[in-house]
Amino acid sequence: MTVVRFAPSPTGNLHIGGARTGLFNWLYARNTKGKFILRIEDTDINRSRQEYVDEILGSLSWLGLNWDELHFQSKRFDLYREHAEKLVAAGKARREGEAVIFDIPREESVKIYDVIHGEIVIEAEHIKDQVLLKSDGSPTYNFCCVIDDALMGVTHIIRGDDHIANTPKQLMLYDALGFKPPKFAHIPMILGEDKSRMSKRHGATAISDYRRQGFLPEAMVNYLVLLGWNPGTNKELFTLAQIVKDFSLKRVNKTAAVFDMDRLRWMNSQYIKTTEVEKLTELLVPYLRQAGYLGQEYDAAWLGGLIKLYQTRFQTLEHFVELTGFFFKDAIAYDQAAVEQHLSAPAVADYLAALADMLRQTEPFDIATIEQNARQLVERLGVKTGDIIHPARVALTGGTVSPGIFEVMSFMGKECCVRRLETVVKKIRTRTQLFDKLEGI
RNA sequence: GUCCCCAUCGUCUAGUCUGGUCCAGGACAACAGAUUUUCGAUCUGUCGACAGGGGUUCAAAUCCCCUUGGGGACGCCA
Repeated sequence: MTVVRFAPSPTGNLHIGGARTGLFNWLYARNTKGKFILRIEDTDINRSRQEYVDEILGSLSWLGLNWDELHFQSKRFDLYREHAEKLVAAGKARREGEAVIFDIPREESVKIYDVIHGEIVIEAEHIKDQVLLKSDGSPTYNFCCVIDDALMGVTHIIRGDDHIANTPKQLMLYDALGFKPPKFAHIPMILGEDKSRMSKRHGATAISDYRRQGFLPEAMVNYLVLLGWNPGTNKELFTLAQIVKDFSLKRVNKTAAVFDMDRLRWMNSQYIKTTEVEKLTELLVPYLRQAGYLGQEYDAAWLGGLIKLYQTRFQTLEHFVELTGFFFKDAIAYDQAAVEQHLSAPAVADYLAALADMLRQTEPFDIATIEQNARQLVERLGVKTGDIIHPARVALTGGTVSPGIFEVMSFMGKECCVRRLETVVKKIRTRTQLFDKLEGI
Protein backbone atom coordinates (compact mmCIF):
# COMPACT_ATOMS: atom_id res chain seq x y z
CA MET A 1 0.00 0.00 0.00
CA THR A 2 1.25 3.45 -0.80
CA VAL A 3 1.65 5.76 2.13
CA VAL A 4 2.21 9.46 1.62
CA ARG A 5 2.33 12.37 3.97
CA PHE A 6 1.95 16.09 3.97
CA ALA A 7 4.14 17.69 6.60
CA PRO A 8 3.52 21.39 7.13
CA SER A 9 5.11 23.31 9.94
CA PRO A 10 2.74 25.47 11.97
CA THR A 11 4.84 28.58 11.75
CA GLY A 12 2.49 30.23 9.29
CA ASN A 13 -0.74 29.78 7.38
CA LEU A 14 -1.27 27.12 4.77
CA HIS A 15 -0.18 28.91 1.65
CA ILE A 16 -0.75 28.27 -2.03
CA GLY A 17 2.39 26.21 -2.50
CA GLY A 18 1.84 24.09 0.58
CA ALA A 19 -1.75 23.46 -0.39
CA ARG A 20 -0.69 22.25 -3.82
CA THR A 21 1.87 19.91 -2.25
CA GLY A 22 -0.79 18.62 0.12
CA LEU A 23 -3.18 18.24 -2.78
CA PHE A 24 -0.73 16.19 -4.87
CA ASN A 25 -0.03 13.93 -1.92
CA TRP A 26 -3.70 13.50 -1.21
CA LEU A 27 -4.46 12.82 -4.86
CA TYR A 28 -1.74 10.24 -5.09
CA ALA A 29 -2.99 8.50 -1.97
CA ARG A 30 -6.60 8.45 -3.12
CA ASN A 31 -5.65 7.43 -6.66
CA THR A 32 -3.68 4.45 -5.39
CA LYS A 33 -6.11 3.71 -2.56
CA GLY A 34 -3.28 4.36 -0.17
CA LYS A 35 -2.93 6.29 3.05
CA PHE A 36 -2.61 10.05 3.47
CA ILE A 37 -0.85 11.08 6.65
CA LEU A 38 -0.91 14.61 7.95
CA ARG A 39 2.12 15.33 10.07
CA ILE A 40 2.53 18.61 11.87
CA GLU A 41 6.21 19.47 12.02
CA ASP A 42 6.21 21.51 15.19
CA THR A 43 9.70 20.83 16.45
CA ASP A 44 10.55 24.52 16.57
CA ILE A 45 8.77 25.26 19.81
CA ASN A 46 9.42 28.96 19.62
CA ARG A 47 7.90 29.55 16.22
CA SER A 48 5.13 26.94 16.20
CA ARG A 49 1.69 28.20 17.17
CA GLN A 50 -1.57 26.42 17.86
CA GLU A 51 -3.50 28.97 15.81
CA TYR A 52 -1.51 27.97 12.75
CA VAL A 53 -2.25 24.31 13.39
CA ASP A 54 -5.94 25.18 13.45
CA GLU A 55 -5.61 27.30 10.36
CA ILE A 56 -3.80 24.60 8.39
CA LEU A 57 -6.27 21.89 9.39
CA GLY A 58 -9.14 24.21 8.58
CA SER A 59 -7.81 25.07 5.15
CA LEU A 60 -7.11 21.46 4.24
CA SER A 61 -10.60 20.45 5.32
CA TRP A 62 -12.10 23.30 3.35
CA LEU A 63 -10.27 22.10 0.25
CA GLY A 64 -11.66 18.65 0.88
CA LEU A 65 -8.33 17.00 1.65
CA ASN A 66 -9.16 14.58 4.43
CA TRP A 67 -6.36 12.76 6.22
CA ASP A 68 -6.15 9.21 7.54
CA GLU A 69 -3.71 9.91 10.35
CA LEU A 70 -2.62 13.01 12.20
CA HIS A 71 0.71 13.24 14.01
CA PHE A 72 2.59 15.91 15.88
CA GLN A 73 6.34 15.74 15.98
CA SER A 74 6.44 17.59 19.27
CA LYS A 75 4.96 14.46 20.86
CA ARG A 76 7.68 12.20 19.50
CA PHE A 77 10.85 13.77 20.89
CA ASP A 78 11.74 10.64 22.87
CA LEU A 79 11.73 8.64 19.69
CA TYR A 80 14.14 11.01 17.98
CA ARG A 81 16.51 11.09 20.97
CA GLU A 82 16.52 7.33 21.10
CA HIS A 83 17.61 7.07 17.49
CA ALA A 84 20.21 9.76 17.95
CA GLU A 85 21.67 7.70 20.77
CA LYS A 86 21.86 4.71 18.49
CA LEU A 87 23.80 6.64 15.90
CA VAL A 88 26.21 7.92 18.52
CA ALA A 89 26.66 4.39 19.87
CA ALA A 90 27.31 3.13 16.35
CA GLY A 91 29.93 5.81 15.85
CA LYS A 92 27.98 7.44 13.05
CA ALA A 93 27.24 10.59 14.97
CA ARG A 94 29.12 12.53 17.59
CA ARG A 95 28.17 14.50 20.66
CA GLU A 96 28.97 18.17 21.05
CA GLY A 97 27.67 19.02 24.47
CA GLU A 98 23.93 18.32 24.41
CA ALA A 99 23.93 18.44 20.64
CA VAL A 100 24.35 15.42 18.39
CA ILE A 101 25.97 15.85 14.99
CA PHE A 102 25.74 13.40 12.13
CA ASP A 103 29.02 12.71 10.37
CA ILE A 104 28.38 12.71 6.65
CA PRO A 105 30.20 9.70 5.12
CA ARG A 106 32.86 11.54 3.16
CA GLU A 107 33.79 9.02 0.56
CA GLU A 108 30.35 8.73 -1.00
CA SER A 109 28.32 10.43 -3.62
CA VAL A 110 24.56 10.17 -3.33
CA LYS A 111 22.23 9.21 -6.13
CA ILE A 112 18.61 10.23 -5.95
CA TYR A 113 16.16 8.48 -8.23
CA ASP A 114 13.41 11.02 -8.46
CA VAL A 115 10.08 10.00 -9.92
CA ILE A 116 9.78 13.34 -11.67
CA HIS A 117 13.37 14.37 -12.30
CA GLY A 118 15.11 11.10 -12.84
CA GLU A 119 18.59 10.59 -11.47
CA ILE A 120 20.22 13.38 -9.49
CA VAL A 121 23.77 12.92 -8.22
CA ILE A 122 25.28 14.95 -5.43
CA GLU A 123 28.84 14.58 -4.15
CA ALA A 124 29.27 14.16 -0.40
CA GLU A 125 31.91 16.87 -0.32
CA HIS A 126 29.17 19.45 -0.85
CA ILE A 127 27.23 18.33 2.17
CA LYS A 128 28.00 19.57 5.64
CA ASP A 129 27.74 17.44 8.75
CA GLN A 130 24.19 17.64 10.03
CA VAL A 131 22.90 18.62 13.43
CA LEU A 132 20.50 15.93 14.64
CA LEU A 133 19.81 17.19 18.11
CA LYS A 134 20.27 20.84 18.97
CA SER A 135 21.99 22.08 22.10
CA ASP A 136 18.61 22.30 23.82
CA GLY A 137 18.02 18.64 23.03
CA SER A 138 15.32 19.27 20.43
CA PRO A 139 15.60 17.42 17.11
CA THR A 140 16.09 19.01 13.71
CA TYR A 141 13.94 18.80 10.62
CA ASN A 142 16.04 16.46 8.49
CA PHE A 143 16.36 14.01 11.34
CA CYS A 144 12.72 13.88 12.43
CA CYS A 145 11.66 13.71 8.85
CA VAL A 146 13.69 10.58 8.17
CA ILE A 147 12.67 8.79 11.35
CA ASP A 148 8.99 9.59 10.94
CA ASP A 149 8.84 8.76 7.27
CA ALA A 150 10.59 5.45 7.92
CA LEU A 151 8.57 4.52 11.01
CA MET A 152 5.27 5.63 9.52
CA GLY A 153 5.95 3.49 6.49
CA VAL A 154 5.90 6.35 3.99
CA THR A 155 6.46 4.94 0.53
CA HIS A 156 6.49 8.13 -1.52
CA ILE A 157 7.72 11.52 -0.48
CA ILE A 158 6.03 14.13 -2.63
CA ARG A 159 7.27 17.60 -1.77
CA GLY A 160 8.45 20.85 -3.33
CA ASP A 161 11.68 20.74 -5.30
CA ASP A 162 13.21 23.23 -2.89
CA HIS A 163 13.79 20.06 -0.85
CA ILE A 164 16.03 18.42 -3.41
CA ALA A 165 19.10 19.59 -1.53
CA ASN A 166 17.81 17.93 1.64
CA THR A 167 17.34 14.60 -0.03
CA PRO A 168 20.98 13.37 -0.05
CA LYS A 169 21.29 14.22 3.64
CA GLN A 170 18.18 12.25 4.39
CA LEU A 171 19.25 9.37 2.19
CA MET A 172 22.48 9.12 4.16
CA LEU A 173 20.48 9.04 7.36
CA TYR A 174 18.25 6.28 6.03
CA ASP A 175 21.39 4.33 5.31
CA ALA A 176 22.99 5.01 8.70
CA LEU A 177 19.78 4.07 10.51
CA GLY A 178 19.31 0.94 8.45
CA PHE A 179 15.98 2.10 6.99
CA LYS A 180 14.79 1.40 3.50
CA PRO A 181 14.44 4.72 1.68
CA PRO A 182 11.12 5.72 0.06
CA LYS A 183 10.63 7.01 -3.45
CA PHE A 184 10.98 10.72 -3.99
CA ALA A 185 8.93 12.99 -6.21
CA HIS A 186 9.98 16.61 -6.19
CA ILE A 187 7.27 18.78 -7.62
CA PRO A 188 7.94 22.21 -9.11
CA MET A 189 7.45 25.34 -7.08
CA ILE A 190 4.80 27.99 -7.50
CA LEU A 191 6.23 31.41 -8.22
CA GLY A 192 4.93 34.94 -7.93
CA GLU A 193 4.34 37.19 -10.90
CA ASP A 194 7.99 38.24 -10.93
CA LYS A 195 9.01 34.58 -11.01
CA SER A 196 10.49 34.65 -7.55
CA ARG A 197 9.28 32.53 -4.68
CA MET A 198 5.73 33.40 -3.65
CA SER A 199 5.63 35.65 -0.64
CA LYS A 200 3.46 38.21 1.06
CA ARG A 201 4.54 40.95 -1.29
CA HIS A 202 2.87 39.07 -4.13
CA GLY A 203 -0.46 39.58 -2.41
CA ALA A 204 -2.64 36.94 -0.82
CA THR A 205 -0.73 33.72 -0.25
CA ALA A 206 -2.79 31.91 2.36
CA ILE A 207 -5.57 29.55 1.34
CA SER A 208 -7.70 31.17 4.01
CA ASP A 209 -7.28 34.51 2.23
CA TYR A 210 -8.83 33.04 -0.89
CA ARG A 211 -11.55 31.41 1.10
CA ARG A 212 -12.35 34.76 2.67
CA GLN A 213 -12.45 36.46 -0.72
CA GLY A 214 -15.05 33.99 -1.80
CA PHE A 215 -13.29 31.50 -3.99
CA LEU A 216 -14.93 28.11 -4.03
CA PRO A 217 -12.84 25.16 -2.84
CA GLU A 218 -13.64 23.19 -5.97
CA ALA A 219 -12.29 26.00 -8.13
CA MET A 220 -9.25 26.37 -5.94
CA VAL A 221 -8.42 22.68 -6.20
CA ASN A 222 -9.05 22.64 -9.94
CA TYR A 223 -6.81 25.64 -10.45
CA LEU A 224 -4.09 24.29 -8.18
CA VAL A 225 -3.94 20.85 -9.70
CA LEU A 226 -3.48 22.33 -13.15
CA LEU A 227 -0.41 24.11 -11.89
CA GLY A 228 2.07 21.42 -12.71
CA TRP A 229 -0.21 18.64 -13.78
CA ASN A 230 -2.66 17.97 -16.58
CA PRO A 231 -4.44 14.88 -17.83
CA GLY A 232 -2.96 15.14 -21.31
CA THR A 233 -6.23 16.26 -22.87
CA ASN A 234 -7.70 19.69 -23.46
CA LYS A 235 -10.12 19.26 -20.61
CA GLU A 236 -9.61 21.77 -17.82
CA LEU A 237 -12.64 21.58 -15.58
CA PHE A 238 -12.86 18.55 -13.36
CA THR A 239 -14.61 17.33 -10.27
CA LEU A 240 -12.37 16.14 -7.47
CA ALA A 241 -13.46 12.59 -8.18
CA GLN A 242 -12.34 12.90 -11.79
CA ILE A 243 -8.98 14.30 -10.77
CA VAL A 244 -8.48 11.49 -8.28
CA LYS A 245 -9.19 9.02 -11.03
CA ASP A 246 -6.83 10.59 -13.56
CA PHE A 247 -4.01 11.77 -11.35
CA SER A 248 -0.54 10.37 -11.83
CA LEU A 249 2.91 11.52 -10.83
CA LYS A 250 4.11 10.68 -14.32
CA ARG A 251 2.22 13.64 -15.69
CA VAL A 252 3.63 16.15 -13.23
CA ASN A 253 5.82 18.88 -14.76
CA LYS A 254 9.34 19.81 -13.86
CA THR A 255 8.92 23.50 -14.48
CA ALA A 256 7.97 26.07 -11.91
CA ALA A 257 4.62 27.76 -12.48
CA VAL A 258 3.67 31.39 -12.05
CA PHE A 259 0.54 31.93 -10.02
CA ASP A 260 -2.04 33.64 -12.23
CA MET A 261 -4.85 35.41 -10.41
CA ASP A 262 -6.79 36.10 -13.61
CA ARG A 263 -6.95 32.44 -14.38
CA LEU A 264 -8.02 31.59 -10.84
CA ARG A 265 -10.83 34.15 -11.06
CA TRP A 266 -11.90 32.72 -14.37
CA MET A 267 -11.83 29.23 -12.90
CA ASN A 268 -13.94 30.40 -9.97
CA SER A 269 -16.48 32.01 -12.25
CA GLN A 270 -16.80 28.71 -14.10
CA TYR A 271 -17.77 27.00 -10.88
CA ILE A 272 -20.10 29.80 -9.82
CA LYS A 273 -21.96 29.43 -13.08
CA THR A 274 -22.61 25.76 -12.50
CA THR A 275 -23.37 25.86 -8.80
CA GLU A 276 -27.03 25.64 -7.82
CA VAL A 277 -28.60 28.87 -6.65
CA GLU A 278 -29.58 27.35 -3.30
CA LYS A 279 -25.95 26.52 -2.63
CA LEU A 280 -24.78 29.95 -3.73
CA THR A 281 -27.38 31.55 -1.50
CA GLU A 282 -26.09 29.62 1.46
CA LEU A 283 -22.54 30.76 0.65
CA LEU A 284 -23.48 34.37 -0.03
CA VAL A 285 -25.68 35.08 2.96
CA PRO A 286 -22.79 35.39 5.45
CA TYR A 287 -21.05 37.83 3.13
CA LEU A 288 -24.18 39.93 2.75
CA ARG A 289 -24.73 39.93 6.49
CA GLN A 290 -21.21 41.00 7.13
CA ALA A 291 -21.68 43.90 4.75
CA GLY A 292 -24.76 44.83 6.73
CA TYR A 293 -27.00 44.17 3.74
CA LEU A 294 -28.97 41.36 5.26
CA GLY A 295 -30.51 40.78 8.66
CA GLN A 296 -31.45 37.48 10.24
CA GLU A 297 -34.58 37.34 8.13
CA TYR A 298 -34.50 37.59 4.40
CA ASP A 299 -36.60 36.80 1.36
CA ALA A 300 -34.97 33.64 0.01
CA ALA A 301 -36.96 33.66 -3.21
CA TRP A 302 -36.00 37.24 -3.93
CA LEU A 303 -32.33 36.69 -3.09
CA GLY A 304 -32.21 33.51 -5.13
CA GLY A 305 -33.56 35.43 -8.09
CA LEU A 306 -30.99 38.16 -7.65
CA ILE A 307 -28.20 35.60 -7.48
CA LYS A 308 -29.45 34.00 -10.65
CA LEU A 309 -29.50 37.41 -12.29
CA TYR A 310 -25.85 37.86 -11.38
CA GLN A 311 -24.66 34.31 -11.76
CA THR A 312 -22.67 34.95 -14.93
CA ARG A 313 -21.38 38.27 -13.66
CA PHE A 314 -19.60 37.66 -10.37
CA GLN A 315 -16.27 35.93 -10.01
CA THR A 316 -16.03 35.63 -6.23
CA LEU A 317 -18.49 35.83 -3.37
CA GLU A 318 -17.06 39.18 -2.34
CA HIS A 319 -17.46 40.35 -5.90
CA PHE A 320 -21.20 39.68 -5.70
CA VAL A 321 -21.47 41.93 -2.67
CA GLU A 322 -19.63 44.69 -4.51
CA LEU A 323 -21.79 44.39 -7.60
CA THR A 324 -25.16 44.29 -5.87
CA GLY A 325 -24.64 46.91 -3.17
CA PHE A 326 -27.19 49.30 -4.65
CA PHE A 327 -29.98 46.79 -4.10
CA PHE A 328 -29.33 46.77 -0.39
CA LYS A 329 -28.07 50.20 0.58
CA ASP A 330 -30.27 53.17 1.28
CA ALA A 331 -27.64 55.64 0.20
CA ILE A 332 -25.90 54.85 -3.05
CA ALA A 333 -22.84 56.56 -4.39
CA TYR A 334 -23.22 58.23 -7.75
CA ASP A 335 -20.49 57.96 -10.30
CA GLN A 336 -19.63 61.48 -11.36
CA ALA A 337 -18.85 60.65 -14.98
CA ALA A 338 -22.09 58.70 -15.30
CA VAL A 339 -24.12 61.57 -13.87
CA GLU A 340 -22.57 64.01 -16.31
CA GLN A 341 -23.06 61.72 -19.23
CA HIS A 342 -26.63 60.66 -18.64
CA LEU A 343 -28.32 63.07 -16.25
CA SER A 344 -27.22 66.43 -17.60
CA ALA A 345 -29.52 66.78 -20.62
CA PRO A 346 -32.35 69.28 -19.85
CA ALA A 347 -35.16 66.86 -20.70
CA VAL A 348 -33.87 64.07 -18.47
CA ALA A 349 -35.79 65.22 -15.41
CA ASP A 350 -39.05 65.13 -17.33
CA TYR A 351 -38.33 61.67 -18.69
CA LEU A 352 -37.46 60.30 -15.30
CA ALA A 353 -40.49 61.93 -13.73
CA ALA A 354 -42.68 60.28 -16.36
CA LEU A 355 -40.93 56.99 -15.72
CA ALA A 356 -41.54 57.28 -12.00
CA ASP A 357 -45.25 57.91 -12.62
CA MET A 358 -45.42 54.97 -14.93
CA LEU A 359 -43.70 52.67 -12.47
CA ARG A 360 -46.00 53.75 -9.67
CA GLN A 361 -48.93 52.52 -11.72
CA THR A 362 -47.27 49.33 -12.91
CA GLU A 363 -48.94 46.23 -11.54
CA PRO A 364 -47.76 43.55 -11.23
CA PHE A 365 -44.29 44.90 -10.77
CA ASP A 366 -42.60 42.18 -12.73
CA ILE A 367 -40.02 42.29 -15.48
CA ALA A 368 -42.36 41.74 -18.41
CA THR A 369 -44.94 44.28 -17.29
CA ILE A 370 -42.34 46.91 -16.49
CA GLU A 371 -40.72 46.47 -19.87
CA GLN A 372 -44.03 46.60 -21.67
CA ASN A 373 -45.02 49.82 -19.92
CA ALA A 374 -41.60 51.31 -20.45
CA ARG A 375 -41.74 50.64 -24.18
CA GLN A 376 -45.14 52.33 -24.31
CA LEU A 377 -43.79 55.30 -22.42
CA VAL A 378 -40.89 55.60 -24.84
CA GLU A 379 -43.33 55.62 -27.72
CA ARG A 380 -45.60 58.18 -26.10
CA LEU A 381 -42.72 60.50 -25.37
CA GLY A 382 -41.34 60.00 -28.84
CA VAL A 383 -37.80 59.34 -27.64
CA LYS A 384 -35.28 56.59 -28.12
CA THR A 385 -35.27 53.71 -25.67
CA GLY A 386 -31.79 54.63 -24.57
CA ASP A 387 -32.91 58.15 -23.66
CA ILE A 388 -34.87 56.64 -20.80
CA ILE A 389 -32.91 53.54 -19.99
CA HIS A 390 -29.50 55.09 -19.53
CA PRO A 391 -30.58 57.91 -17.22
CA ALA A 392 -32.74 55.45 -15.33
CA ARG A 393 -29.80 53.14 -14.81
CA VAL A 394 -27.69 55.94 -13.42
CA ALA A 395 -30.51 57.18 -11.22
CA LEU A 396 -31.29 53.75 -9.84
CA THR A 397 -27.86 52.16 -9.55
CA GLY A 398 -25.50 55.11 -9.40
CA GLY A 399 -23.50 53.94 -12.39
CA THR A 400 -23.64 52.76 -15.97
CA VAL A 401 -23.19 49.08 -15.36
CA SER A 402 -25.90 46.66 -14.34
CA PRO A 403 -27.96 43.75 -15.58
CA GLY A 404 -30.95 44.53 -17.77
CA ILE A 405 -32.61 47.61 -16.34
CA PHE A 406 -36.10 46.06 -16.18
CA GLU A 407 -34.74 43.17 -14.20
CA VAL A 408 -33.02 45.63 -11.92
CA MET A 409 -36.24 47.60 -11.42
CA SER A 410 -38.21 44.51 -10.65
CA PHE A 411 -35.72 43.29 -8.06
CA MET A 412 -35.30 46.74 -6.59
CA GLY A 413 -39.01 47.01 -6.00
CA LYS A 414 -41.51 49.67 -6.95
CA GLU A 415 -41.18 51.76 -3.85
CA CYS A 416 -37.40 52.06 -4.05
CA CYS A 417 -37.38 52.75 -7.79
CA VAL A 418 -39.95 55.52 -7.51
CA ARG A 419 -38.18 57.06 -4.55
CA ARG A 420 -34.79 57.10 -6.24
CA LEU A 421 -36.16 58.46 -9.49
CA GLU A 422 -38.14 61.21 -7.82
CA THR A 423 -35.25 62.24 -5.65
CA VAL A 424 -33.00 62.49 -8.68
CA VAL A 425 -35.64 64.47 -10.53
CA LYS A 426 -35.95 66.88 -7.66
CA LYS A 427 -32.21 67.30 -7.38
CA ILE A 428 -31.84 67.94 -11.07
CA ARG A 429 -34.63 70.50 -11.12
CA THR A 430 -33.62 72.42 -8.05
CA ARG A 431 -29.87 72.15 -8.12
CA THR A 432 -29.03 71.83 -11.75
CA GLN A 433 -25.36 72.48 -11.27
CA LEU A 434 -24.90 70.22 -8.29
CA PHE A 435 -24.84 66.73 -9.66
CA ASP A 436 -21.91 65.91 -7.47
CA LYS A 437 -24.21 66.22 -4.47
CA LEU A 438 -26.42 63.40 -5.65
CA GLU A 439 -25.60 61.20 -2.74
CA GLY A 440 -27.77 59.83 -0.04
CA ILE A 441 -30.77 59.05 -2.13
C1' G B 1 30.92 31.90 -3.91
C1' U B 2 29.63 26.44 -4.12
C1' C B 3 26.07 22.82 -5.39
C1' C B 4 21.37 21.47 -7.52
C1' C B 5 16.96 22.05 -10.57
C1' C B 6 14.58 24.12 -14.83
C1' A B 7 13.96 26.27 -20.01
C1' U B 8 7.39 25.92 -25.82
C1' C B 9 2.83 32.13 -26.80
C1' G B 10 2.63 37.75 -21.43
C1' U B 11 0.58 33.40 -18.07
C1' C B 12 -1.01 27.90 -17.32
C1' U B 13 0.19 24.13 -20.64
C1' A B 14 -0.09 19.81 -24.98
C1' G B 15 3.71 17.87 -27.85
C1' U B 16 9.83 15.81 -25.66
C1' C B 17 10.64 9.41 -22.98
C1' U B 18 9.19 6.15 -28.23
C1' G B 19 12.79 12.24 -33.87
C1' G B 20 8.89 12.70 -39.24
C1' U B 21 1.42 13.19 -38.63
C1' C B 22 3.81 20.40 -35.38
C1' C B 23 5.22 26.36 -40.97
C1' A B 24 3.67 23.77 -32.92
C1' G B 25 -2.54 22.46 -30.32
C1' G B 26 -5.76 24.12 -26.06
C1' A B 27 -6.90 27.58 -21.96
C1' C B 28 -6.37 32.53 -19.26
C1' A B 29 -5.30 37.51 -20.49
C1' A B 30 -5.36 41.18 -24.52
C1' C B 31 -7.62 42.93 -28.99
C1' A B 32 -11.63 42.89 -32.87
C1' G B 33 -16.48 41.48 -34.60
C1' A B 34 -21.49 39.40 -33.64
C1' U B 35 -25.37 39.89 -29.87
C1' U B 36 -27.38 43.50 -26.26
C1' U B 37 -30.76 49.13 -23.22
C1' U B 38 -25.03 49.56 -20.50
C1' C B 39 -21.74 45.96 -18.48
C1' G B 40 -21.20 40.98 -18.19
C1' A B 41 -22.04 36.17 -20.25
C1' U B 42 -21.98 33.78 -24.96
C1' C B 43 -20.29 32.88 -30.06
C1' U B 44 -16.61 33.99 -33.94
C1' G B 45 -11.97 35.73 -35.10
C1' U B 46 -6.96 38.16 -34.39
C1' C B 47 -2.29 38.80 -31.93
C1' G B 48 1.23 35.55 -29.75
C1' A B 49 6.21 30.69 -28.28
C1' C B 50 9.99 25.92 -29.41
C1' A B 51 16.13 31.19 -25.23
C1' G B 52 20.93 31.24 -28.39
C1' G B 53 24.82 28.43 -30.67
C1' G B 54 26.97 23.99 -32.08
C1' G B 55 26.43 18.90 -33.16
C1' U B 56 23.90 13.70 -34.37
C1' U B 57 20.36 12.51 -38.39
C1' C B 58 17.56 11.97 -44.77
C1' A B 59 14.69 14.55 -40.86
C1' A B 60 15.06 17.79 -34.21
C1' A B 61 10.45 21.57 -30.21
C1' U B 62 11.79 16.40 -29.52
C1' C B 63 18.57 13.24 -28.75
C1' C B 64 23.84 15.23 -27.15
C1' C B 65 27.17 19.42 -25.79
C1' C B 66 28.14 24.52 -24.68
C1' U B 67 26.38 29.38 -23.60
C1' U B 68 22.67 32.38 -21.64
C1' G B 69 18.57 33.11 -18.62
C1' G B 70 15.44 31.91 -14.40
C1' G B 71 14.71 29.43 -9.81
C1' G B 72 16.23 26.84 -5.45
C1' A B 73 19.58 25.11 -1.60
C1' C B 74 23.88 25.84 1.23
C1' G B 75 20.54 27.33 9.57
C1' C B 76 21.47 24.10 16.37
C1' C B 77 14.34 27.12 10.53
C1' A B 78 11.16 23.64 8.49
